[in-house]
Formats: sequence, C-alpha cells, structure tokens
Amino acid sequence: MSVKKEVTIYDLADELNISVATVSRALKDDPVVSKKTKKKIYELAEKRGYRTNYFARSLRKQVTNTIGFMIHELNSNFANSVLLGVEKVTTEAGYDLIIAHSSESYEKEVANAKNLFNKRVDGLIAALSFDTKNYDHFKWFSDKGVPVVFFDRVEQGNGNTVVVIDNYKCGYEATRHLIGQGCRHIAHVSSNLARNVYADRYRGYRDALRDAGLPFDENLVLIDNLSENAGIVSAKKILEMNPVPDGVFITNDFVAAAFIKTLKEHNVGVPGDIAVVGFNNDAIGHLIEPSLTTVNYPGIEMGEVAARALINHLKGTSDIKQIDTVIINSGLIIRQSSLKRTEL
Amino acid sequence: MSVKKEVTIYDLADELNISVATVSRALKDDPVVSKKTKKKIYELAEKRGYRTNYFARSLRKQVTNTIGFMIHELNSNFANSVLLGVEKVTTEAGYDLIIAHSSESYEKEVANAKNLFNKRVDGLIAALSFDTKNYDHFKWFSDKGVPVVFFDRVEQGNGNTVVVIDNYKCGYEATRHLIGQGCRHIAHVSSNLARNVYADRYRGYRDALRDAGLPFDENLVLIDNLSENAGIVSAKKILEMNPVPDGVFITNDFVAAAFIKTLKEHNVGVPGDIAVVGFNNDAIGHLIEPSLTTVNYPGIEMGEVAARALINHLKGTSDIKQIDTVIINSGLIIRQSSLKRTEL
DNA sequence: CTGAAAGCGCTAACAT
DNA sequence: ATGTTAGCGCTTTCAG
Repeated sequence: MSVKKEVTIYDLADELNISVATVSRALKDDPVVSKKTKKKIYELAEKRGYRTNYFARSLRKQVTNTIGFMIHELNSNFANSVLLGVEKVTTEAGYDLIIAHSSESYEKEVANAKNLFNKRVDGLIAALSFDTKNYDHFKWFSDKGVPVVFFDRVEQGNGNTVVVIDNYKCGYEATRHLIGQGCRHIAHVSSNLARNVYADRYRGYRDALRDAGLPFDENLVLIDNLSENAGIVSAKKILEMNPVPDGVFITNDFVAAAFIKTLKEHNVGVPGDIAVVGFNNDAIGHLIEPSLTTVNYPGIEMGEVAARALINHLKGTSDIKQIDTVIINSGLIIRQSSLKRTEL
Repeated sequence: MSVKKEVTIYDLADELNISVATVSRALKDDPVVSKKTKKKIYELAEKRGYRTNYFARSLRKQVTNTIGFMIHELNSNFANSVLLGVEKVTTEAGYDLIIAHSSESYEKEVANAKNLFNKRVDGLIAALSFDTKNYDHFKWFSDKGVPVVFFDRVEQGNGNTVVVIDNYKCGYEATRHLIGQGCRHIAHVSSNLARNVYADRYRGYRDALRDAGLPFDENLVLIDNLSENAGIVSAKKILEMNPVPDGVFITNDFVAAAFIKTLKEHNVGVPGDIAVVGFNNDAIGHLIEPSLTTVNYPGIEMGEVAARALINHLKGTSDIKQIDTVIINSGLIIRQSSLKRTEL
C-alpha cells in the first residue's frame, strides 16, 4: 500500500556502476551494448520494477506515440467495428489511441480536432460529422506535417488519403436488385446528401433507375437523420404515397428494421407489398423477420486498413502521400426482405 | 506544408521580455499574474500558435492525466454504452482515456493491465474478463496508490470500489414475472457462473422459484458463451426437453433474439408456448417480434458514475476508499415476449 | 563497447 | 507581481 519511489535508469545505473547511457541503450535493445551488460540490466530492471517513463521519452524524442481517432458517433455497430479494427492495429504497433467523437456536430468536431492537435497526436484517423461545413480544422495537422487518413465519410480530392467502400456501386446494385425483383416504384430513405456516402448511394440509386428505364421521382427520396424514429416516420410517409412504392432502399439497417416493423404494424407485407433493402449488415439484419437484405459494410477491415496505412507512413515503411483512395470490398447480401420473386 | 519549429514558453517569454515563470503562471491562469501581462501573453500565444507540451508537464508534475479503461470486449451495446458514459465524464474533466479490451481472455487482461501500468495511468476503470482467475494484476495499481474502480463484472469485497446493478434482484424479478405469467417450467440461459453478474442473476432465479414453491432443476440451466450461436443451440436443447419449458430467462438480449428466432423457425409460439425474458435492454429488443421483455441495464449511467467516482478521487473532491459499492438503478421492462396472460 | 553531458519544455520553490 | 533556477527521466551526440 505504501507508495514507493519510481525507479529510473539512474537508479539502475548507480546500482550496477555503469552509466545511464548504457542502461538507456540496453533498454532499447541497442546491438551496441554487450549481451552481458544487457542481461545484468534487464535482470535488475525486472527486480526493481522499473517502468519506462514515456513522458520523458516523448519529451526528448518529440514524438507522442499517440494516434487520434475522430468519429461522428460511437453508438452504431459500424462505428464500433471501425474502432475495433483501428484499435487492433494501433495497439499491435505500440501506439495509444485517443478517441474523440463529435455527436455529429461540426462544432464539437472542431473542438475535438483542436484538442487532438494540442495533444500532438502523431497521426489522425477521421470520419466527418453529419454537418461538417469546412475543413480548416484539418489544415492544422497538415500544416505541421501530421498525417491524416479519412475513412467512410470523407473529404475527397484534397490530397488526403481516404478509405471507403464503393458507395455508388452499392447504391446501384441495391436498386438494381429491387428492380430485378419487379419493383417499379422504388423509394430511397437516406441522410444528408452533402456527405459523400449518402450522395454516392443516391447517385447509384438514380442511375440504376435510369438504366432500367424507370422514372426518377424526387418525392420518393426521404432525407432524415437515420434515427430509429426516422424509420417509423418514413414508413408512415411512404404508406401515404400514391401509388404506394413497392420497394425501398434504406441506407441504414437500424432504420430499415424500424421501417419494416412499422409496415408490419400497418399490415403491409414485406417483401410482398414492399420489398426492402438496408445498408451496413448490422447483426440485427438476420434477427428480424423477414431477415434483411443489406449491403455488407466491413467496418473492421476499414479500420484496419486506415490504421495500417497511417502507421506504415509513421514508421516510414510507406508514404501515405502516394495513396489517394483505398476501396474496401463490399457487396449486397440478399435475404428475405427483398425477395418478391420466390424462385430462389 | 513546411514544418515549423514548435513554440515554447521560452519563445513567448523572450519576445515579451519577461520570464518563463510568468508565462507559465499566466497560462495556468494563476491569479498572481496581472491582467495586463496575462493579456499580452495570451495574445502572443495565440498569434504564435503556442501549444502546451503535455509531456513536459507530465514529466514535471508526475501525473499523466490519463485514465485506463479495461473491458472484456467492445462489440456489445452494453460495453459501448459504458464507454460512452466514461468517455463523456473523463473528457469533460480533461483526462485522456486509454482503452484496452481483453476479448474475454485472462491472459490479455493481464497484458493490458501491464501496459496501462507502464503507461502510468492516474486511475483505472475495469470490468473483468470471462475467465479471469486471480487479481494480482490489479495489485500493481493499488501498490502504487493508483485508484481502481470496477464496474459490472467485479471483484467484490476486497476494498475496491465497485459500480453494479442489483443482479440478484433483477434475476429474481425476471423469474417472478415469468411465474406470474403462469410459467411452471422455467429454464435459464446464462454464462460463466464464476462471474458475479451471472452468479447473482442465477441466485435470483433460484430464489424466485423457491419462493413460488417451484422445484429447481439444474438441467434447466444452460451455460454458454452468450454468442448468437448460443441462442440457437439453447433453443434446440430446450425443445428437446421433456417436458418442454414454458418460460426462459436469458441473460442477454442478443442471445434471446436468436433464441426466439430459432423457436419461431420450429413453429413454437412466443410467448404462447414459451415465454422469454432477456437482459440488457438492447435496441434490438423492440425491433424483433414479439418485442422482448428485458431488464434495463443502464450502461451509460454506469460508466458515468464509475468515471465520476474515480475523477473526484483524483481531484481530491472525495475519497474513493470510503465507497465500497454503488448500485445503479435497473428494472424489468415488460414487452410482448413474456406476456402469456393477455389481460394487459 | 561505454561514459559524460546537454537539453527536450515545463513547474514550483525560493528569492526579490 | 515577477524572476531565477533546479530538476522531472530520457535520448543522443561526442568523446574515449
């Protein structure tokens, strides 16, 4: 219970009658130190309960061994998957992670960026908030030469490295799938179209309609905040349309689940009356009824790839500046909620 | 793009022809510094883009302003809620958070503890892994006077502060509710009974049976790992029992959802044939059909309370040693999956 | 292969 | 109200 004094390399050096320089080198496993002295030092360090003082080291070396992770929220399956992937890679590489989430607020995002900047992270992995308007707060980092990797919700085409899925292709495929099931009035439930992810899926949706010779009707596009409530509201809106759509592409599984539940409460059949395709491949998708057709969105891989790119850059193994975009595999997972045609 | 030299308090002091001590004091908003000099200093700091060097400060002050968060996994609703609560409080208090998760492995838990110990966290918030056998790795902290707060899965009665819900009561109420619905053969699906949370719910289950004059049958207790697959396997096992149970208390909503789905696939009615009560109040509970009766498990509050206790201790506002246990409110949420009696 | 010593940027005791 | 200075523990250059 008594708090003992912290052991330093000076203590070790004194006790062994050698210099701190040698101890320091030995602790770094510098090959220049003889095996014999190393062994002595390791043993004593262990015995005395020596711990490296990372602050002294950081102060001296001018690196923090810390990576910042900025995300819009932390309460979704997807966000947590990414975090998991990032955490895995950074931990293995010996970096600490500082997590900052903005609750989808631009102001908080800026504040978080400032904080991480002041904390002097060695690198940054970031996804944008719902309503982020400009990107000045990321310039702080690039101005100091701190590398930034964006994932998922990204600012594209500014010389940044981004890690994404092909949202356009996914939107296109989801819609084409619904068309293939015989749907002719396909609605789209999405979120802020200023964000690349939603904009791209939306483009895919439109192009799939166009390519199938179906008219585009902007009244069939519902924009909301992807809350559970948005699913309920959208369902009600759609049931009041004339004609009622026979297919819906929703950019979020949770919203889709609430949507389907609401339809069922109104005795509307899924997929019979309305076929539904979600997005994200959340675990909820195969637990609800009917099971949900969705787009696989591999958060863990995304996190791993983003973190790996950043760390390789920091360690000098590769240069992030050379990488503009990394596209992660994704694809449609067909389940019951969209299968109007039973010839499966 | 050019990387400029970092500005220090010496630069500011030089430029203003004052001493670094004054600059340091001003930056801490020490009242002893005159308003006028403070203003000058603030302005110049802003102008020159000064950032505090936290490493120098930590080195000097011998505090890290960092809190460790140890958890068994990061992929559940509950875990993320706790993290959210902890993060909120620690961020507001100006502490960094280092997150370490053990994937339910004792070995990794020990490794994580070692890492956090070496990183010299000022305090620790921890939940135990599935198979943690002993607690020596927490002694490192107490030996150095680093405060530890346990939550949820805890080691009780060792002078530690723990934050929990009343698992016994919840288990009791869940079971009594099923009994009240007319169930007479009630199964229990749970996990490692060495962990307090499951052990306590199990005790509640047994006592509720006993108090209702129902026999306890250990064959009705299924222990698994709370994976989705565990729900499927348990359902199959239960359907093979003779007689088939008419009620099941499952200590996890996700497992319960998979369980119910499996029952439905076997054309077994819920709650008609088998009434089900889950645990955790995950969002999935009200999206599946029938909606799931469950026990509310307020992760965010738990995280907030744990973090607040720790930080108040660190700041000297209160003494954690005086607090043995904090019990967070929890309670049954009755939905359709358990309502055999329709007189709702 | 090892040692001496400077210095990373900050805080706080002591002095004025 | 402000200044001087030692020292937190480490890394690294330079010297041997």
